[in-house]
Amino acid sequence: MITEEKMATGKQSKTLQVIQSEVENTNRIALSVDCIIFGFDDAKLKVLLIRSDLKKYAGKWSLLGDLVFPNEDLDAAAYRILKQRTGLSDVYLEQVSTFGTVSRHPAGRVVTVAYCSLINVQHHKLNILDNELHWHDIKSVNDLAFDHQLIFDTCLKQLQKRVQEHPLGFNLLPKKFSLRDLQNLYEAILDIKMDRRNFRKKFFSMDFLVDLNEMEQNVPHRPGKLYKFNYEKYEKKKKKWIGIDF
Amino acid sequence: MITEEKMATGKQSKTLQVIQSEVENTNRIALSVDCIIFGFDDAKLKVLLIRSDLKKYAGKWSLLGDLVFPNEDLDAAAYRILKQRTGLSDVYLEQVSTFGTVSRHPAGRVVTVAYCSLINVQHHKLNILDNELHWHDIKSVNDLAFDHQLIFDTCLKQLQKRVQEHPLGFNLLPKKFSLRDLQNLYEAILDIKMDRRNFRKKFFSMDFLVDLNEMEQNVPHRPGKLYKFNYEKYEKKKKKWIGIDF
DNA sequence: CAATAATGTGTTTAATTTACACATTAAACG
DNA sequence: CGTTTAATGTGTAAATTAAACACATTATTG
Repeated sequence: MITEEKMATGKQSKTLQVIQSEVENTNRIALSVDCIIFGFDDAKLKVLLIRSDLKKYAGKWSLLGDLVFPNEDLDAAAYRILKQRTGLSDVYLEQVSTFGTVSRHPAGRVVTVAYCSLINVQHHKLNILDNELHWHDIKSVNDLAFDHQLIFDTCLKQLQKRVQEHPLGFNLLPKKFSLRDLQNLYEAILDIKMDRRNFRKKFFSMDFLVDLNEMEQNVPHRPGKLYKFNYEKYEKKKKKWIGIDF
Repeated sequence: MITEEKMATGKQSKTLQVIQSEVENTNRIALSVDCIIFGFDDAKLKVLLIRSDLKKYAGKWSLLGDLVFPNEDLDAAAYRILKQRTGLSDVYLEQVSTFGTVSRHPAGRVVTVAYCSLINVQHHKLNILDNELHWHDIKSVNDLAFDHQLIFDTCLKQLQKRVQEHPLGFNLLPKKFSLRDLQNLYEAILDIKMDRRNFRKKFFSMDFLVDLNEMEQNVPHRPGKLYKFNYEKYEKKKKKWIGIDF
């Protein structure tokens, strides 16, 4: 321990010139963004994948990604890549984590920043004529190309956590939805079953749902009421939780 | 909307050669790690800062950081930089977020990955003879160099959140601590006051504290019992919370 | 028009969190 | 040496929240 401590210098004594030299020459690395695009359809949580075009990963699916340009903000790159792939720009997008093992990409050193996006499959019908781009039920996602399985697993876990803390899920639903839709969404994301009556009570007590006085159409059972989410009310009332929950 | 959708291609049609060319030539960016090193001393949460050596930020404090080598795993770089600055390697370290605006660093394009580390100031006395490296009470941290204020704020918020979900705080305490120490820690991190009796009850009910049958020494009041944390018990019992908490 | 399978609305019970009161112990001080 | 002081240590009652559960209502199906 003592020896280790003696090794510590703390000091950052590089001049701007030295740093500039390092930044411009020897120490540069390719940086990419990978988008984990979640959707919700047919009461199932889906993720958008593309077939890998590298021989090494022939037949495998991968996330949608691309390199970040040197003159481009990281977040801007995420939006650009998302738009290139889906045509959409007005969607929820959030940085999740950065993956940087040396040998994660066969083309050389590429560090990648994962961004999670939630899109509404109903509103945002993609023109997926191309068979190489496809929505996958998250339950059947395995053995992705590169380290994309790790990235996907990380993002799914983060989504599961975040959706319990913030009303993210509404980004995956149409503007008008029934309580059954909402519960199906939570059950699909969290992979659990919930009590219908307590679920309903919970959301009503939060008072973020607006009754639209409309009913479901063309359902093979008694139609449920339709609601929309009140974002303004949420912004005002959102909870800053304090407590210890190990 | 339709026009946007028509722009979307989805396809990633680059060959390995094209990607390799991009990775090796035009699209490389300097990547750095910045360490946010938290400590707990004198009932206050502290962060380790170094004085910036760039003229642009003369007199300002900054986080400890350095460039990632092209042949170095990202996590390994974080551990290396932490060790260079503090001499320590057996500490809690966690990636927090990546910051990548184009003009965040005066030496050129540098994307930085923030890592948060929690160290025990008692066990890990750094040889901070150098006046340029200093522990700062988090309440007095403002106007850091670069975008380090943003990075620091982000890490502090994440710590506040994480410490309520997992027993991270124990990394900041000595192996033996009193319940008062533990409560001071939580109050310092969360910047709140808690009821002493309910705090005690909460931690005892979790059953992760081991009574060492020792008492505090040299305190100017009735000595409290000393405890240690039982990590094994935590691993077995840790809660997978399911619920909706907006 | 009866059977079915949903929606919609409770109540009751258990668990958890919050608020609060009092006895105990060691140090400090005259 | 005894009193004051300022902590620690233990508990109890109320309030809130979460969990378990029952039944009426409505539209569709056959």
